[in-house]
Amino acid sequence: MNIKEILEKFEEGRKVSTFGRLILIRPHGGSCFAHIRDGTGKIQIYAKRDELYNFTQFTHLKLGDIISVSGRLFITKTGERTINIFEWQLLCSPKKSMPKEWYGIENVEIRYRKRYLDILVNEEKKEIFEKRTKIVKAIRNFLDERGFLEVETPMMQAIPGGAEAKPFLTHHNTLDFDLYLRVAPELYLKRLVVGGFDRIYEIGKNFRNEGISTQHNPEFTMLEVYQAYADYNDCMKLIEELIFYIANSVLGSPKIVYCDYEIDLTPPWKRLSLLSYLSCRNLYELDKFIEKNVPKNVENPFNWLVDEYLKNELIQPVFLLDFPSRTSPLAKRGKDPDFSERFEVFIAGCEIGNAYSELTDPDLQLENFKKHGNIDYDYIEALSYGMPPTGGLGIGIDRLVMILTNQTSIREVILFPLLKPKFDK
RNA sequence: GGGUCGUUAGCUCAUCAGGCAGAGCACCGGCCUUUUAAGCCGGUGGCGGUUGGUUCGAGUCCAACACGACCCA
Repeated sequence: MNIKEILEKFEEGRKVSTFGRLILIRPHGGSCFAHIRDGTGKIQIYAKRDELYNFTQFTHLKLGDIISVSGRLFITKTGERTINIFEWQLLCSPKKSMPKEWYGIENVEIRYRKRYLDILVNEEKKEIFEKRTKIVKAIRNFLDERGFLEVETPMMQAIPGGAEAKPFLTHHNTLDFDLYLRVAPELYLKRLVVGGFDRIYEIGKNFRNEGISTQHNPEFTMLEVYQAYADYNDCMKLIEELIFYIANSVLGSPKIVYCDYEIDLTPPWKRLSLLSYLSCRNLYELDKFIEKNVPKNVENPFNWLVDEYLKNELIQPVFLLDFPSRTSPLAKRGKDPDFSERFEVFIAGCEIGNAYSELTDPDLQLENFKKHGNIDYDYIEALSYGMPPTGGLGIGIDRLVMILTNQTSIREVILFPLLKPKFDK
């Protein structure tokens, strides 16, 4: 029986056997208390010299030793559920001494490089990753219930597409040609929509050969969803319902705390038009505004603008609308063709998703490809067979997990974040 | 890429002003038969991130480098 089962079905006098790692031991001469822990929980064990033939060896166990025990359940006078053991065996004795659990491991570099120690010793860090798994599972439940089909598309692509990002390059030896690790699955998923998969999604890694920060890891996990006969308004509804569902099923409440913010994820979320917020009527006026207010040397004026002017509007969940078409080559143009039917989702000031009505016109798509570099003619051909109007969305799973677990660094929600290799003896 | 900070025992941290490298826990030995980070007595444990420099003397001051954290571009 595992420890959780023992505690749940606790019955004084009952005989049990279990396993675990020794996390605390307190010998008292002729008696000895200890705690062991397995993947499900921890429990106190108790041994007496009179009742245990190898008692002395027991009191010499070290923290971190892995043992099996058999004994009878009882409750101590301080009320703790305990196993009074009459038999035990050493299963594994670590060569290296364990970090003391009480202090945990604080050194972030050790925590990231030797994550096994982090989750072994820092229980609250382990819980973050358990929550991450539950969140991903909740996403699958939600989408499966609504008739979406989970698919897998290539991570190695000859033409990297679906996002403007620098790819990682690799090479296939026997076929002798270069491949890229995908920066996004988008173009493959949309091929599938052409093929008649009306509701699909993929959860998987993307790879972007760019900077590292508290919000960026070179490999990260993304959810992409495509729904035929839908548009970006449907995407908004889907996203707010999805995240509301996750918060309820994983955290038990739509209200979360992130840093100093109290955030309510209950739909409907605010739709915020950038244009009307800045009192602009069209792209010309927006460009004027940028020219006047955004410093010349910034790399991405649009992002700078959002960051500088809208920071406080992006704390509660919000859909930010009005993205210029020229920066959205895969999105359908809106009533004003200078802007796309596109939005980004922000929670707690963090961009966690991006969505649009898909551009389905092969000629317009080819034009856009020509302006933006890589031309994927195979994808153009796919569109030429006719794609239904489709809404597509992407959500950064790592960032979503950060927000739902109140973490300020993406490295806290990725088991093995990318670090420079360090070779020590 | 720029700035700030960090790197000392297995872990968490001290070492003010440059003078034999310290504590708690862990580990080893002893005492203690219902403890809760048990307690008491004793002990082992260090290439002070790396490489240079200044100095009679450097963990400490200076420089370069490595790795990391945070902020900025």
